[in-house]
Amino acid sequence: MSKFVLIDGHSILNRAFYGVPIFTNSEGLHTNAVFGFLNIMFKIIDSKQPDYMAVAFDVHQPTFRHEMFKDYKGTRKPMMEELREQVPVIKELLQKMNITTVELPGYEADDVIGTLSKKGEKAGMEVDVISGDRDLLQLASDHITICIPKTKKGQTTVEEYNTEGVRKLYKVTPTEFIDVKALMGDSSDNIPGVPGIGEKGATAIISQFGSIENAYDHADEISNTRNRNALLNNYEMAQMSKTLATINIQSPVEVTPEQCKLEDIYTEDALEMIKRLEFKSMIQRFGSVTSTNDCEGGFKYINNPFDADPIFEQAKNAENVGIFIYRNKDNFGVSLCFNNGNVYYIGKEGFVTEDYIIEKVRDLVNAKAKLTILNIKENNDILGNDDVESIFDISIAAYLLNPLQNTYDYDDIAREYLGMNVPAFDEIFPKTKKSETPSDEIPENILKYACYNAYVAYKAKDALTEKLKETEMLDIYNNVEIPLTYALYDMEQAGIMVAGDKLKEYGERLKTGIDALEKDIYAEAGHEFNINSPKQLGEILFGEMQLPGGKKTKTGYSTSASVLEKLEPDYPFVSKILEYRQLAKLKSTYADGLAVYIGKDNRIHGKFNQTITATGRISSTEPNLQNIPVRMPLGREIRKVFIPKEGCVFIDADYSQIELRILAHMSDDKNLIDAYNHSKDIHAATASLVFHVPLEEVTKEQRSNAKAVNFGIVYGISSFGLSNDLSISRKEAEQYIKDYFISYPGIKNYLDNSVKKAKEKGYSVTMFGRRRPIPELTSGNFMQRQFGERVAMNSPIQGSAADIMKIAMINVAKELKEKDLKSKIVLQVHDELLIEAYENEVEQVKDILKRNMEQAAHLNVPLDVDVQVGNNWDEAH
DNA sequence: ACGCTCACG
DNA sequence: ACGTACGTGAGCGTC
Repeated sequence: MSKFVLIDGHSILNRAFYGVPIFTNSEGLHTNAVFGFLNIMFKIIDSKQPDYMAVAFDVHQPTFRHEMFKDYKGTRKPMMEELREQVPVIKELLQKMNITTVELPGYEADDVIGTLSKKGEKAGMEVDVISGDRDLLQLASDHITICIPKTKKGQTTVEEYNTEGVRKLYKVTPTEFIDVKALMGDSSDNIPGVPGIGEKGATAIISQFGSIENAYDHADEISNTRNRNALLNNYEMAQMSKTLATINIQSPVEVTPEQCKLEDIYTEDALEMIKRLEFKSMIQRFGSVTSTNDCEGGFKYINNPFDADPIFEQAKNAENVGIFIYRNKDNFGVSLCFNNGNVYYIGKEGFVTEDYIIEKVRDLVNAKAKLTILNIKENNDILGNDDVESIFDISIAAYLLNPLQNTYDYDDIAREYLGMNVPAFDEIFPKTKKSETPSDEIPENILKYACYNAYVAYKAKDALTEKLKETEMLDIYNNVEIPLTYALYDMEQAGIMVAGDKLKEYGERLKTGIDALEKDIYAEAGHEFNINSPKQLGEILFGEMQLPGGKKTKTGYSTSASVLEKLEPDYPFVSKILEYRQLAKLKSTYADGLAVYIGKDNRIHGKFNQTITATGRISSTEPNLQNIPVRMPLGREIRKVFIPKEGCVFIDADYSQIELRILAHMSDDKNLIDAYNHSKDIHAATASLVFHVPLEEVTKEQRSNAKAVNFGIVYGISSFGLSNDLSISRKEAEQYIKDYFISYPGIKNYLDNSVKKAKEKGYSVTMFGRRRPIPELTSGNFMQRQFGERVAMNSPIQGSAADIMKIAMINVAKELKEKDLKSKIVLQVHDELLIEAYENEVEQVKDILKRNMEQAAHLNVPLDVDVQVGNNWDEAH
């Protein structure tokens, strides 16, 4: 079936304008919105592969009534000049790309889209409408999908709605959605709506009656009196709103869907213009015009040493060698791409054995060949390297440049930094899991996959290096992230020993407890049910048993611990559920969950990921060793099964309040710095200042409240969050915060400045120059923007702490190696390092840990590290 | 695939 | 008027 894509021009341009930092070309022409628009459009063309396409624009340039810009429609605040000047540019470019643009005097773009989409559907096309606006949802049908690109954490994801999608979200059909909108109104579209009826009321009424008219005729059946009266008193207003809200699907558009046939869009004219706009990363898309693709077809399969040897030799002296190591259970090979433009895949076959390939790769490493690879850590078993100078890691570079991406595969990097669309793993190996490419895989596919990987690595190195320089992150790349990769590799290799039999026993103990609780709970409830199902549990507690505390989540009742804890005093039976939950969690996630990862060496070799978090922390998976219980005694028991090997002990070192100390340093607040220099107990000192009591008279409660405030500050305080945490009123929480900022004026100043700077630049920065983009700061949504502000306050602090720990780890690992000690880092838990230390090395290791961790950074307050020794993780912590 | 819940810093 | 503390990962149930 043919695919017809319709783009809401102004809406997408507007989104692009706010989603892309403002910039100009060297002529001074603003181009950011055009750039963003093209990115979105290319993404759509790649993913939807449309046969037909058109872009609709509103005819009238917006009129300007107010100083401040709000949105692109003329009825509202005016469009910013920087955006307005880009409208003709994108139109011209689209024309040069032979893409149909449509505008109709007297009608809105919505009407054009509505009309064309329905015509397309009638002609048997599959229609996709691309818009940032929810208004268009009324057009959805079984063959018309409304696609709304969303920027989530800097990533654009697309929400798609057909009839079913709209029904799921709003509980009404797309046509009924018009009535919903008419009732609730939309200030941004100048639809008045019915005063007193909001989104909730509107959906309730329309899902019951189907239309405003029908609801009016049966007004006596509207159960909510407020809604009923609102409708009765404003019926005319509602009808007028409906007219305004309805998109005209019979506007006199002249072009037919068939005339929107998508021809070659990568024309000479368009390329010319792309060059003038200076969208360098997009030039490659027009490759077919300028030159043939310099990579595809240049893939060469090599299966004998006579051909392979000289290739490895050439690679030794090349300026840059993209390399990829392919392996699955039966295949093995290495692909290389360097100066001469060819990409070679040397695969295991005949005389080319696995050992031969490994030896040749090691030769390259030892010869200090300038290798570029997607991921050093995953390949270091073969690279066998700890020379941090010679190998470039493109995934780590890409992560530093934008830590918000979900993946850093070669295809992502090609798209982002080379403006190229290369086939991804899933496209080359359809419906195959990455970990297990089948042994009978077609050799051409392996060749293609391996060569694209090496090619992208080769190509991307310079682009990434350049960007790292531009963003002043080359230093943190070279001196923190890359050395860390090797430290993490060693840590993963080391693994941690776990007493499997003890873990099993622990699980059995939990099982006994769970069974008993289960019986009690069934007895109280009167029948059996799945306690693990929040849905069933909610229905039983709040439905059948009629406990107070109504709905909270979208899907039903909330049964979270915080809700249940409030019920506990009045309904002791609820504690059984809480206790059950606790035991069930411990059993499934930890007792049973960890057991499957214990290897033949009695150790767990978890993964420590370096390209996941937004702030720069590392993350832990398969299993997660960074969330092993510690707060509750029963959970803490698990830590006793983590043990050092024979002849070793554990040494645990953790930073004391590193984030607050960083806050003291970065804010340069005199009082907080003084508090750290004079008091051991920072929370008590804070309590004393905030509550105006002498230090000695601070009560336990005051101290713990002050502690909560301290945490809150680091998280980007909000009165709501604090009030929730402390179970106090928002008013009280507000007062606490006020008093806190009076006590520490430097902190207030610093946090305000963090937000201000982040808004100016679009990202926040740590002490060591690590950046985190915060796209939420420019969101039109108040809540999102507030989230962005909290992130702007928290990220530099959390991120700097992460940087410091990374530096410490590198230095600890380095000194252990230099001194030829056999002790090894086995775990990192954000502010804690666990070392498996040989008994005769204990004193030395303690010193190495404390010294390197405390000296990892020089702040204007001391960094304090607690070091403890024990025979299991619990004892050492 | 996604939401809920809960474990950690 | 609205719904929030920051950063993660895993297991489970539900769709």
